[in-house]
Amino acid sequence: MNTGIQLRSRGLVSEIVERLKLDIEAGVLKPGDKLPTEAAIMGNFSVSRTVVREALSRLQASHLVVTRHGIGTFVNEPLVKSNFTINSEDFSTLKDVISVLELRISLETEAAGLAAKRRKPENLSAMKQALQTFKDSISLDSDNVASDFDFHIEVAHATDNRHFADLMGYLGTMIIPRGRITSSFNTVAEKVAYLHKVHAEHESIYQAILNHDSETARAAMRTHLTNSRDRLNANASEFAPATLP
Amino acid sequence: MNTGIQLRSRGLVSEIVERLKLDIEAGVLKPGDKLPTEAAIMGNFSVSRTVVREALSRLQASHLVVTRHGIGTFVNEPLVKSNFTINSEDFSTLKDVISVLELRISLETEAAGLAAKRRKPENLSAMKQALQTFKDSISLDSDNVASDFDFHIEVAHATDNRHFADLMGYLGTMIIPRGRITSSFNTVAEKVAYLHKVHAEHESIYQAILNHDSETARAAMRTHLTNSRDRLNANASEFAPATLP
DNA sequence: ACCCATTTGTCCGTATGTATA
DNA sequence: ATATACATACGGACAAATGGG
Repeated sequence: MNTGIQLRSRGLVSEIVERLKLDIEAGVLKPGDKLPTEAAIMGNFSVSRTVVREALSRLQASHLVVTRHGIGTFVNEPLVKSNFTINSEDFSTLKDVISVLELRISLETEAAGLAAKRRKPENLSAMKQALQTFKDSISLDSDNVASDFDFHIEVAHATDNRHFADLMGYLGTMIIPRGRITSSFNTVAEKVAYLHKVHAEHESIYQAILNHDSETARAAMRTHLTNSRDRLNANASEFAPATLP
Repeated sequence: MNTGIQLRSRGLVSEIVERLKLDIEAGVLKPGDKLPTEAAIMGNFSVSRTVVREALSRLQASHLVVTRHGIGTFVNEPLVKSNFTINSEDFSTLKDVISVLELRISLETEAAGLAAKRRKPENLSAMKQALQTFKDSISLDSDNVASDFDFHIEVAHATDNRHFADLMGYLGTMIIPRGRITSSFNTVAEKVAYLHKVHAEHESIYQAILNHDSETARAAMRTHLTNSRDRLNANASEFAPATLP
């Protein structure tokens, strides 16, 4: 019999995880402090050992605590990350995906603008190549996500600033494996039409870069990615993770 | 009663985790494949449900598998754990510093635009605070680089998109330790005048964000950072790499 | 060196709820 | 609507590590 009050979160485990997490973040439990024993937590929350152990197990997975056999569980030092990382768990909700897309909008509009100023012949041919591969992939119904991203990568390369290409490359490893977001089409014709639209948008970005027209390139890229975002939002219904606002 | 032979690993859970891990790495179980049901694993290894679930739980934690309620557990794509990094050697030449500055221009103009749309009262007060600290640092001749960057970080926070703040934070760790670029002034008066100009630029960014004026905020941020870049270029002759405070 | 209490680690069996096909 | 398979939770038992007396 559990007299505990259910928090918003589903499940006793999540509840305990959240409370402990709060205590740690609020500083009630500081790094090095010992958490209550499993038995004590069992008592405090009126739950079974299984629940407590599962909760501690999750806190361990997120490196918030360490457990020493026979001694107890202790709060870890908050680990500082010395690099920019987006972890995969932060990719589960629509909001997460849009967050990354916003970052891309930021990066890529500027990249397109710089590319228009600095593109060299080899950049243009690489972009042209990616464009062609994408176009072919439409009729062949082969993988279009990769060649889509290739085009964007080539634009980043054309900035002549390695950081743009590096960051885009990193974001690509996050985005490509998923990518089955665009697979929510009612009909094949609908999908083909969409891909042609994407191709047309790529073409206008390419043209602006070709013409050394920085402002137009910027605008075209922004339009392209904003359209992606809108499409994501439109398909929000079919994208149902466990979120409740 | 468990007739299973103990592998060298201690515990049934570790044993099962290791065997499944081997199967996945050896390609016996390929990405997308369905693992045996929990009941089947119980039978295969002659263990209880608890053990099986604990094992699967660990495999999930290391992102090797994903389990879908009511369906089964499936092997995940091997996720490549890369990340975005700028190494310190890439900070030696003027071109390198400008490359990073270009990345900041890209990030921060968009961040300012988003901040103008989404800023909350607490963002405004945090920005105001940073502004004040920077202003004070001018007359006190104390560290102005930190509070300068603080302001930019607060703008990133106000986007309500953690990736902007994260990336800026990372760039900050790259930039702050160096940063003695502003030390190439002929006179103190010249330096003070420059810092006042920076402060004024910050103020106009703040005003635009306060007024929910996205476009102006963008423009103001771009002007601010472009000025920094121009200043860098102007001082190119005096630029000495790897200088310390 | 030894024992012992404490605390975590491992394992089992069972019951009930929920998502999917 | 039923069967399957996973999700969650409980309680009990014993093993293993640690630290104090």
